[in-house]
Amino acid sequence: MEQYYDVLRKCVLFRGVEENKFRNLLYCLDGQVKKYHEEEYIFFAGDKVSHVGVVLSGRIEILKENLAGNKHIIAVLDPSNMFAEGIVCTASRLSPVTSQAMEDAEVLLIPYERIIKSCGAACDFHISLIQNMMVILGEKNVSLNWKLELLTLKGMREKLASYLLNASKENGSNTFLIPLNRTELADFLNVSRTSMCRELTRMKDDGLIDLYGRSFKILDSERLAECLET
Amino acid sequence: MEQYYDVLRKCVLFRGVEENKFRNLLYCLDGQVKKYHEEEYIFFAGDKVSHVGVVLSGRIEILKENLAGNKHIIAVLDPSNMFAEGIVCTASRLSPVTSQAMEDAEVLLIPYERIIKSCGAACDFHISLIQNMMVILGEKNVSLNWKLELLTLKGMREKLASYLLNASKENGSNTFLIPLNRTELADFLNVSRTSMCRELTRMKDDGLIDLYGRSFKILDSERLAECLET
DNA sequence: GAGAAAAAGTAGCTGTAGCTACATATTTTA
DNA sequence: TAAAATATGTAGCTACAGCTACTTTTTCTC
Repeated sequence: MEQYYDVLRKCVLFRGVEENKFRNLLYCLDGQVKKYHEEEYIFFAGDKVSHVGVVLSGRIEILKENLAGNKHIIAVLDPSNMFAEGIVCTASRLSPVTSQAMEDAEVLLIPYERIIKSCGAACDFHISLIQNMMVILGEKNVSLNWKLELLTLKGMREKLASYLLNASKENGSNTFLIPLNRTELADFLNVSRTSMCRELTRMKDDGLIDLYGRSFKILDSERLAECLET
Repeated sequence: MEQYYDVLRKCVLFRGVEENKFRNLLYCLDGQVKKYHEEEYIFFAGDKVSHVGVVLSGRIEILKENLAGNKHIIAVLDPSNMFAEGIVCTASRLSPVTSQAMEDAEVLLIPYERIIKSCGAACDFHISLIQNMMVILGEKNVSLNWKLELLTLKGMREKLASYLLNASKENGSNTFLIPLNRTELADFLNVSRTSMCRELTRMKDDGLIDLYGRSFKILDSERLAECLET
C-alpha cells in the first residue's frame, strides 16, 4: 500500500490527516485495490454502489450511454480523483452513470460506511474525512454545473471556445495540451466529431486558435471570449 | 417560527431530529426568514454564498443567464427544498448559478458554519444534520445528472418524451400537471418555445400525448418510450 | 364585462449541425 | 518496414430547430 501514499495524499478526502496516522487510517478504512484493463467497466448505470473510488493510476471516464450506442463523457478522472462519492450518499445508491477505465488503471475502493461511521478505535481523523467528503461533494456539484453550462451553449463554436478558454485557464498558459482526442472531445461536448472538426478548422482559419493533435494555442483570447457573448 | 414547523419537518436536512428538540435546533442554527417578491433575485451567479436556503413558501428557480439574456432553468424548488448547499461546501463559495423567486416566497437562510460545527451547548442533533447534508448533496448530484441526461438528448421529441415520462412516473399517473408554463418548460429543456410548441402539437397529432395547458396525458407510453431509443 | 396584457400556438424561412462517404494521416503490430 | 488499424480531416446533402412575425387564446385588472 505504501507505493500509493503519494497519490492518496493528494486526494482531497485525506486532506488534513497527519502523515503518521496515514497507515492506520488506510487500514481502518478497509480499502481494496483493484486493477482494470483498458476499456474495462468499473460499474454500470443502474448498478447499486456502496464503495467510493479513488483513482491510483491510469484514467477513468464517467459516462452515459444511450440505447443507440451514443456515449457522452461526463468527466475524465486522473489519479488522486474520487468518484461515486455522490451516489453512495443517496438513499437508493443506484448509479445514474457508468464508469470505465480509459487505459489500464488501478482504483482504491473504500466502503462508504467506513468513512462516515467512526470506528471503535481511536480514529480521530474520521471527523476530517467527513468534512472532506462534504467539500468533495460540493466541488463535484460545481463541476457538474460547469458541465451543464457547456451543454447549454447553443453553438458549436461557443462550446469549443468555452472548453478551450477553460483549459487554457487551468493550464495557466495560452498553449496547452488537452487530455482528450477528437472523438473523446466530441463525446464530451456532446456533438458529432465531423461537425466539430469542421468548426475547429474554421476557428483556425479565422485566426482564433492554432492546433496540432492535442496541442492547442489560443491566438486571440479576446475574440475567442466574444464567442460566448452570444 | 412555529408556523413553519410543518414545512421544515419535511426538509431532508432535519430528518431524524426528534420533535421536542426542534425549537432548540432552530434557535441554535440561527436561521433568519427572508421574504422575496415575485421575480426578485436571492443571489446571483458569481456571488459569494455562506448561507444555505430552505424554501418555506412560494417557488424558487435555480438558473443561469448568459450575456445575450437567454436564461436556462436548472431546477425549480418547492417548499421544504434546500438550495445553495453545494456551493457553501466548496473552498471558494462562489455560486455558479443564480436563484430567483418565481412568485412571492419566503426562505429560511442558515449560516453553513452553524450546521457543520457543533456548538458548545448540548446539541446532539448536529451529527444528524451532517449526515443529512451528505444525503442532500448526494441527491442533488443525482438530480444534476438527470438534468444532464435531458440536455444531452439530441432531438426535441426525445427531450419532451424524457421529461414527460419522468413527470408521469413522479406523479404515479398517466395524467398529471406540470409545474411549468410553456416558456419555463422551454427554458428548462433549453430549447426555443416555438419549436417546442410545434413538436408538442406533432406529438399530439401522432397520438402519443394529449395536453391542455399544464395538464398532460400520456396516451401511448410504449411508443413515447421508444422515442428515447434513438 | 370590456379592454389590456400576457401566454400559447402557427407558418415560412434560414442556418447550422448531423450524417454518409470518403481521403489522408498517424499509430500499432506483426 | 510493410500492412493493418485507428485517428483525423473534408465535402455535399439533409433534417431539424431557431427565428421572426404573426394570430389566437387565456388571464389579469380596472
